[in-house]
Parts: sequence; C-alpha cells; structure tokens
Amino acid sequence: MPKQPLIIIAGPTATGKTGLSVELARRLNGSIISADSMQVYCGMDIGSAKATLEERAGIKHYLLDIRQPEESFSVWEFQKAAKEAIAEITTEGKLPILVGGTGFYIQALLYDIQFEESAPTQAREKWAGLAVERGYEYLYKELCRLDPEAAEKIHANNHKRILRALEYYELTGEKISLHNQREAQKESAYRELFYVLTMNRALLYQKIEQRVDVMLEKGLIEEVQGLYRKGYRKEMTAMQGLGYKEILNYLDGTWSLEKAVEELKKGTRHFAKRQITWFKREKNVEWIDLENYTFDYPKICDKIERDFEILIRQNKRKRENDYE
RNA sequence: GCCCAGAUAGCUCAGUCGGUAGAGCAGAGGACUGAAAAUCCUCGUGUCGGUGGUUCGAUUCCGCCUCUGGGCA
Repeated sequence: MPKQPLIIIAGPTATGKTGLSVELARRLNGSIISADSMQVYCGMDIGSAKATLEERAGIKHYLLDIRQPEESFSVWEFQKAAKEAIAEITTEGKLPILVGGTGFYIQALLYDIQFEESAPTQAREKWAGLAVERGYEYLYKELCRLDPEAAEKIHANNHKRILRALEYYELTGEKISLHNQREAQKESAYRELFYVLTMNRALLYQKIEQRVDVMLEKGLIEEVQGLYRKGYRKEMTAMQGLGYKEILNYLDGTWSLEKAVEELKKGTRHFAKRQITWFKREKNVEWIDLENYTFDYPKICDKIERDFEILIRQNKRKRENDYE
C-alpha cells in the first residue's frame, strides 16, 4: 500500500504559516492539523497566534482548543490525535495539511515514533521524589549506572532529560538510549511534501517584534488577566508559553510592562532560532525563502500545488507498476 | 571660559601596581524521541578616542587635542 500524501507547512513563528495553509487548503480541498503545543489550549488565542474563526475561512482545523490550560498535553497525545485527524480527513476524501512550529510534534507524527501506552506518572514521581531528597547529582549517577549511553548524551544539568531517561527505564525496563537509537532510524510514514518557511534573520526578528506589538494591541494583557482570574498560574505548562509567562510577571508586579515586553520579544527571538535549528536536522525538507517570493503567498501556493500534482502522478504510476 | 569625571567587544561596564584585555546582555551555533513556546550545551581580537612624549615595551604613566556627561561662572 502506498503511503498517504501529507503536506507539511512548518517554520519559525511569524512567517505566515497560518495564512498560507488556509489558502492551500482551499485550493487543494484540504483540512488543517495544527502542530502547535500552545494552540491546543482553550482561551490562549492572542498569545499563541491561533487562527481566528474568520481567518480559518471555513476550513476545518484540527487540534485547536482541545485542552484546558490546567490539563496536561504531550507529544504522544498529539501524535494520537493527529493520526485520528488524518484518518478522518482521508475518509472525507480530503487532503491533510499539517501546519505548525513545534518540530518535535511534526517529527513524532512523520516518523511514527513509538511511545509507551501507560502513563509515566508513577515512575516520574518516584524519581522526582528522589531528586528532591538526594539531589540531581544522585539521579545523574544513577543514570550513569543504568544507562551509560544516555548519560553520555544528556548533560548533567539537563534535569528534565535525566528524569525522563530514568522514568523510561523504570517503566519499560529498557534503556532509553536503545529506544532513541531505534526510533532515529525510522523512515517517514507518509508521502510528504515538507516545507519550511524562512527569511533572513534580521528581517525575521523585525517581524517578531512587530507581531508582539500587534498582540499587545489586540489585548494580550487582558487575555492573560482573564486566565489569571480563572486561577491559572505560572506553574502550569500552558502558562509557561511565550507571552503568558512574561505578562504574568508584569501582572504580579515582578516586572514592569516595558521589561515584560522586552523579555517577550527576546524570548520569541530565541525561540525562533531554536525552531530553525530543529528544522535544519530534517533531511527531506524544502526551505522556502519568503524573500525570493517577495512574500507573495499565492505564488508559493502555486508552487506547492505543482509539487503536489507531481506527487500524485508519481503515486499513480507506482500503483500501476505494482499491478504488473 | 574654568574645574571634575568618562572615552575599552553591537550595548552596559570591569581590568591591566607598564608586558596588546574580560564579564553580563545582545548575537551566533548546537542538542532534543511522553513537559518541547519547555529544558540544556558551546562560542568573546577589540586601531583599549586621537596624537606626541617617557620607556626595551604604553590600552595602562605624562602632555596636548577631540567628543560625552556633571559642576562652577
């Protein structure tokens, strides 16, 4: 059976993924699946730059507003939900278009990375408890003993990773280094067209700063204030998103507004850089430099449409060959 | 006009009791396989304002000049 086609629109924040994907979905009879770790949360609209109903223009969007800010979410839940969405979209005879900036999520879906079914909570609590009692140096030593390969790759200061490696071992009895090695060799589970939008760094940073200013005009502060009144606090994963943690610091008085905005812009610049680093490691991606297209998104859609036609033709030929 | 204090990395500044210099921030690169907008790692040569002098040797000491603060008139 040939792999299913999938279009992926990725790239750092503020490159116009949303607009492009809606236009593309309209032209190719597609539906959109969001690959964004913050847009899954209800009520976090402005800060996460979620497409408004108007912007969605009648195109079905999956994986938006599927959690409350106090609920947890993770890659594996994303992966499950995204697979379901693809199945549904395909049944409807439509084309799935994956859009977003969370590289880890895209990777998990594309390579169908395997995750354990059971929740890691108990194992995590055990090791987190030990971390409090005996410190992270102890956890790292334990990791060196139980899974030296993982310990070599994970820096002693990276507490989250250490915790996860130990928790994985506890849960499965297998070394996470083995798991990672195995999963890293996987090939794409789809017949994908993977695009990464990009532009010159200085210009990107300029757009990011403009975008933050626009968010503030649209009422980011009021949005965060509303979430705060509902009892959502800094400790929650959702509130650690860019725009939320900084504004919360302003609201509780630890930062001036000026400082909060500055930090938000800085944080977003750093984030964009990390996103780019992530996509650089993907091999079969096509980078689209927006400046080469003079930011003419319809023109980019034309290009993707052409690529897609070629893909379909190849698929058909392959199927015919399979019959012979 | 006079007096004082500055002038050192893109920015803020430290420092060299004379042997050509280093932090924070900004910036750059990278890792990541159930928190990922999270978490973590690596990377600092710049006419030490200009110019003369003292010296084996000056960014460091001295003179003059330019600029920037502040004060006095």
